[in-house]
Amino acid sequence: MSSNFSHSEENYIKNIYHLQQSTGFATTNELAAALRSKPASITDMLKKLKAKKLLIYEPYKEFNLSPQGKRIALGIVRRHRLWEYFLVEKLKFGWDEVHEIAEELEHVSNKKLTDQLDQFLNYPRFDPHGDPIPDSNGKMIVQQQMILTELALNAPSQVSSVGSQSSELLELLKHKNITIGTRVEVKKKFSFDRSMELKLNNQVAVNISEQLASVLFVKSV
Amino acid sequence: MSSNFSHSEENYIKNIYHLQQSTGFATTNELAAALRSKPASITDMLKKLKAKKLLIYEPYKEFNLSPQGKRIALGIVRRHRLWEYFLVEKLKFGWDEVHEIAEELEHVSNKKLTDQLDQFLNYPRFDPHGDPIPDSNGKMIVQQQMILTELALNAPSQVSSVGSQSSELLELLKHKNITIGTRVEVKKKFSFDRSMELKLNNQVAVNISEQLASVLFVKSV
DNA sequence: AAATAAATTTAGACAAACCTAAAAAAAATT
DNA sequence: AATTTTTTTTAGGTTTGTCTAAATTTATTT
Ligand SMILES: [Mn+2]
Ligand SMILES: [Mn+2]
Ligand SMILES: [Mn+2]
Ligand SMILES: [Mn+2]
Repeated sequence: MSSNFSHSEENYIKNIYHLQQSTGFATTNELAAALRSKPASITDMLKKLKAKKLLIYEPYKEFNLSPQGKRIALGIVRRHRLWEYFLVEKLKFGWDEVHEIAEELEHVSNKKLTDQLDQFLNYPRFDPHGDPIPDSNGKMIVQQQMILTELALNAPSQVSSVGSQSSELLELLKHKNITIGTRVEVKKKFSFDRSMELKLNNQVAVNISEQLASVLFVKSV
Repeated sequence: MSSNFSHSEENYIKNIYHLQQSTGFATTNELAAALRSKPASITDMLKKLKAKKLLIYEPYKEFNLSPQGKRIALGIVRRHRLWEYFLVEKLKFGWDEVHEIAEELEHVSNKKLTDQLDQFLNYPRFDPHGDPIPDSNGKMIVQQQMILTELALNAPSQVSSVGSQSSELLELLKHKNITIGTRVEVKKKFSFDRSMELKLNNQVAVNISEQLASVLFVKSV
């Protein structure tokens, strides 16, 4: 009755989920890049996941998780984000240190453990990077947010999440004193390099690169 | 510099450690029984652990962990027991439910994670089963304790640990209201079946079987 | 419509971790 | 001391998950 998947299978499932969240579907090459493995390895696993009815896949085509596969993905995402929240809130880790550890903890799958942890943490709805945490039924809040590059001039908004967990990004944000919840207004956009000047928390003015702006999600306030 | 071991290697190392703690050394058959695998598989792994300098082993002989192997074992035991403590104290699990989960969590090996968890828990010195938790240097309290079967009549003592993590044992102890710290005096020993009558917490009288007495460790008070 | 480039799959290997059955060594009995 | 039993190892397989190199399919250009 109770299904059990290997670490490897779970990492594939989760990454397919993230890919199809951002582009609607997943492809062999993109998944290989995400998992830092090779396309041939991906094809092997796609066959296994299809055989287990977790994946909708035909050779040479793009692929998507089946409803069952998506249910499993949401469980993994739930565990990952709950542990990240735990590490930051209870163990006092920085938000740039928790992703790798959660990458391991997410594979300890025991329903009671996850649900008790959730309760212990007081049912947090967002992880330290601003991403929503699925509840025990896989439901989560969908934020309407936009990429900072698309935000209109002088529109009051705040950072709602970041589009990458890389410690390089998080280090840069720490340096610039930008975190989830920081108030942002775009004061000027420079067409030369598409960098922009921001006002942070209605006070400081900073300049950020296009690369940075393109991984910052904001919502209007 | 930083070594990394597979789940399987870690389970072998930890179980060799426990065997040599109780009998001074480990053997192929005993380890196979402990790991619920087959002797041939054990031999395979012994060669690998020897090649990695974690094990002192010659074919057909008993074996022991090298100092390095023991250091690693203590790290695994530390994580296992800290997580058990966390599960009972923070997530409100029963002491009979935590062993299996800790069996997984112990493999998430990140020094900062373990040390921060230790601090968060306030540096507990014993796990829920009364076993000592190694500190970050691998040091732990050695309790002088004896098996209940060897305790003299009317000697005031208390339960200090249990010699098995089986949920069957823990269920029985829960039923008899015996837990770590319970005061115990042996009032009578029956030679017919070597069962014994106990006084618990200076109040209740209960009868326990030899099998049960032989997995209860006590220390005098 | 051909030719070229890119994406994907297949073929064939390999390492890790397990297994069964058979052989060898060590220990216990007679 | 010889025989029997027990313990351990070896030989030879299997599964999972990975890889490289070659082949195939699909997409893009010319
Ligand atoms: Mn992971
Ligand atoms: Mn996150
Ligand atoms: Mn384990
Ligand atoms: Mn324990």
